Amino acid sequence: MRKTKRVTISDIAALAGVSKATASLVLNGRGKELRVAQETRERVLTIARQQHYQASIHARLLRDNRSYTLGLVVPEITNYGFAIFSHELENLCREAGLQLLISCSDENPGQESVVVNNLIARQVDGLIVASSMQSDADYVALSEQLPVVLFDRYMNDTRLPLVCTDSVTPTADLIAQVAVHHPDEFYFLGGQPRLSPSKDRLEGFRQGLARAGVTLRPEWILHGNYHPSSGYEMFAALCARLGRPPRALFTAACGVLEGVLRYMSQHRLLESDIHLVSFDDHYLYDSLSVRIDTVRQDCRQLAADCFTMITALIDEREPTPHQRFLPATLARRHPRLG
Amino acid sequence: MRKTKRVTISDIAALAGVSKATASLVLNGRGKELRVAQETRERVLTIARQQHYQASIHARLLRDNRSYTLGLVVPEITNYGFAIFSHELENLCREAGLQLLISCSDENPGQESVVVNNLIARQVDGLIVASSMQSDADYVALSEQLPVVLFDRYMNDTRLPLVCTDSVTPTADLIAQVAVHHPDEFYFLGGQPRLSPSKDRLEGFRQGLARAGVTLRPEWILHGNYHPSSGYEMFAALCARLGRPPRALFTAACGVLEGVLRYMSQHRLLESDIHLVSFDDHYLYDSLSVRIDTVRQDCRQLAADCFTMITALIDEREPTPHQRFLPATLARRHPRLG
DNA sequence: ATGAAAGCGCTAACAC
DNA sequence: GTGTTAGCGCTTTCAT
Repeated sequence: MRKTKRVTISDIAALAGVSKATASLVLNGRGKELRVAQETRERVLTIARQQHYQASIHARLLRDNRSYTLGLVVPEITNYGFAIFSHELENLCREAGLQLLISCSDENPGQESVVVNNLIARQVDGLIVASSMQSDADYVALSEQLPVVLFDRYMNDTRLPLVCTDSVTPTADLIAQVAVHHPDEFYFLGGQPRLSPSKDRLEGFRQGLARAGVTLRPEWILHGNYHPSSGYEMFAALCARLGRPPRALFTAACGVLEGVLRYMSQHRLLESDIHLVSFDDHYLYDSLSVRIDTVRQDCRQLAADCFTMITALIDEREPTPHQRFLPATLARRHPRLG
Repeated sequence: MRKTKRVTISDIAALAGVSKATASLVLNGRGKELRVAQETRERVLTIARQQHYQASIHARLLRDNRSYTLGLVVPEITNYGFAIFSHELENLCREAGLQLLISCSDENPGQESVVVNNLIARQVDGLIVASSMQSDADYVALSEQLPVVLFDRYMNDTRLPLVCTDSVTPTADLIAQVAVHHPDEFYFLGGQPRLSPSKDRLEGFRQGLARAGVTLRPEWILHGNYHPSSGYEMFAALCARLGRPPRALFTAACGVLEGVLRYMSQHRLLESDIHLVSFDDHYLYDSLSVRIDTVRQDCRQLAADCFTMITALIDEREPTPHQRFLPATLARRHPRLG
C-alpha cells in the first residue's frame, strides 16, 4: 500500500504544460510579483492540489544547505522545568517554521557528546544546551561552526551566549527570610559542586545566612549530584549523623529534593516540622503535607530568550545582550512566623 | 566566522586522487568487501579525517527518500508519563540511528492536525500518536501513506496498530478493593467522555463497584476534560453540591487529579480523610499527606512496544500482534482496613 | 511571460 | 580495482 510514488514538481509542470521553473515560482507564491500569467498560475495551482503535491523537503534542504531545525539538549526531559521549557520552545519553533529536535544527556557528559554529535550530523541550524560539562571548550569550538546558546547552566566565565536564571539573588532573599528562624542549623544539599547552579545556589545560601546574621558552619554543606538517589543518600547520611532529621534544609535542585522526600516518606518523616527550602518549583508542592518554600524559575521566559538569541545568531545579527540572567520569584508555603 | 564552506565528498575524492564513487565506498565502510585497495582506503580515510569531512545528511536523505526520523505526538510533554515515554522512545530511536521529533497537541484536535501535518511535511518515516481526535479517520487515511501507530488512546473499534495500557482490569481491581469501604459514596471524575481512556476507566470503575457489591448511582459520575482546571471545577462543584468533600473519589487521569489537589490545597482539605484513587502515578504522590491509590502504567514498555511496532511497519514486516494491551500495576498507599 | 540548464552532495549501476 | 554517469527534487540564474 505504501509505495505511492512521490509526485514531483516535474510532474506538476508536465501536467500543466509549463516548465519546472514556472511551476516552482507559482508554488512558492512568487508567481505573482515575478511575471507568470494569472491563468498559468491557476492552472498550476489546481493541478498541484489535485495531485496532492507536497514539495520534497530534502531537496529543498539540500539546496538551501539549511535544515530549518534546532537542537535542544536537556539533562532530563522528565524534569518538570525542562519539560515546560521544551514545550514552550517547541511552540516558538513551530511558529517560526523550525523543527525542534530534543535530546537528553541524562546529566552525563559522555552521553551529552553523543547527542550533540548526533544533532550536528543532522545539521541543525543552531543548538541550545543545558550542559553538564565542566568546561565550555567543546561548545566554544562548536560555536565556530554553528550558533550555540547555553542555558540553565554555564561554565566558569564563559563568553558564549547564555540564558540563565539569576540564582544567587532569589536564593539569598529566601534563605535570609527563613534563616532568622533557624540560626543554629541550616543544611545545604547541593548537586555536582562544579556546575554553576550548585555554585550559585551555594553562594546565595551563604549570602542569605550572612544577611540573617547567621554564621555558616562548614559541616552544613553537603554535595552530591542531581540524581534523586544522591539526595536520598545525602539526607540519609545527615539524619544518621544527627540522630534525627535536620531542622532546616535547603536543597539546591528538584532532583535532590525528590530524593529527600522519598527518604522522608519512607521513614515517616513527612509530618515532622523540618523546614524545607528548595530551588525549583513544582505544582504538586502545593499539595504536600510538608511545606516547601521554593525559588521558582520562569521557564517560559527562559525559552523565549533562548529562542530570540539563537534566531538572532542564525540570522547573523549579534544578539544583545549576549548573556541574560533572568529574575526568579519566591514561592513561600511555610507560614511566616513573626 | 560561520561561513566555512562545506567539504564534500568530491573534495575528498579530488585530494585523494580518486573518484567520488571510490571515496563514497570507502567512507561508508563498504570499501573492504567491495574491491578498493587497502592503500587507497587508507589514503581516503586519512584525508577525510584531516579535512573533518562530514557527509551531508540532506544529500543522502534526498537520495534515499527517507528521513530516518520518527514523529511523536503527545498531548502534553509536561505530563510526567508522557515525558518518561518520550525519553524512553528517544533512546530507542537514537540507538537505531533515528531522530525523534516530538510535538505536543495540547489535547487539542486542531493543534494535533497542525503538528501532524508539520511532521508529514518533514517526511517522517513513521508516526506515533496519542491522539485527542474523536475519530481515527485521519489516521486511517494517513496510514495509507506512512506507518502510523496509535498509543495511550484509541478510537472506537479502530483497526490501526495500537499500543495501550489495559485500563479496565486494573481499575476494576483497584476500585473493587477500595469500594468495599465506601459503599455509600464513590465519585468518578473523568476527562473527555468520548476518549478511550475515559471510557475504559469508567468501565473499570463500574466493574469494580459491581464486584464489590456496590450499586453505582448515576450522580456519582462527572465528566470534564484532562485539563487541571477542569478537575478543579468538577471537584469544586461536587463539594458545593454535597456541602462537604466526597468520602471516596476516583480521578480518571493525572490532570484531573492535579486540579482536585489544587482545590484541596487551597481549601485546606489536604488533611481530610477523603479516599483518593486515581489513574496514573507520580513519584511525588509518595510524599503527599493525602494518600492516593493509583494505577501505574508501564511507560517504558509502552515505548518499547511502540518502537518495535513502528520499526516493523517501516521495514514492511507486519507486526504481530497488531494491537497490544499492556498490564498495569497498582500502587496502594492507603492503609488497608480490614 | 516562460523555459533550459546548472548545481546542491550523495549513491549505485554500469563501464573499463 | 577504479572511474563515469545518471539521477534524487528543487531553486535560480540566464536566455529567449
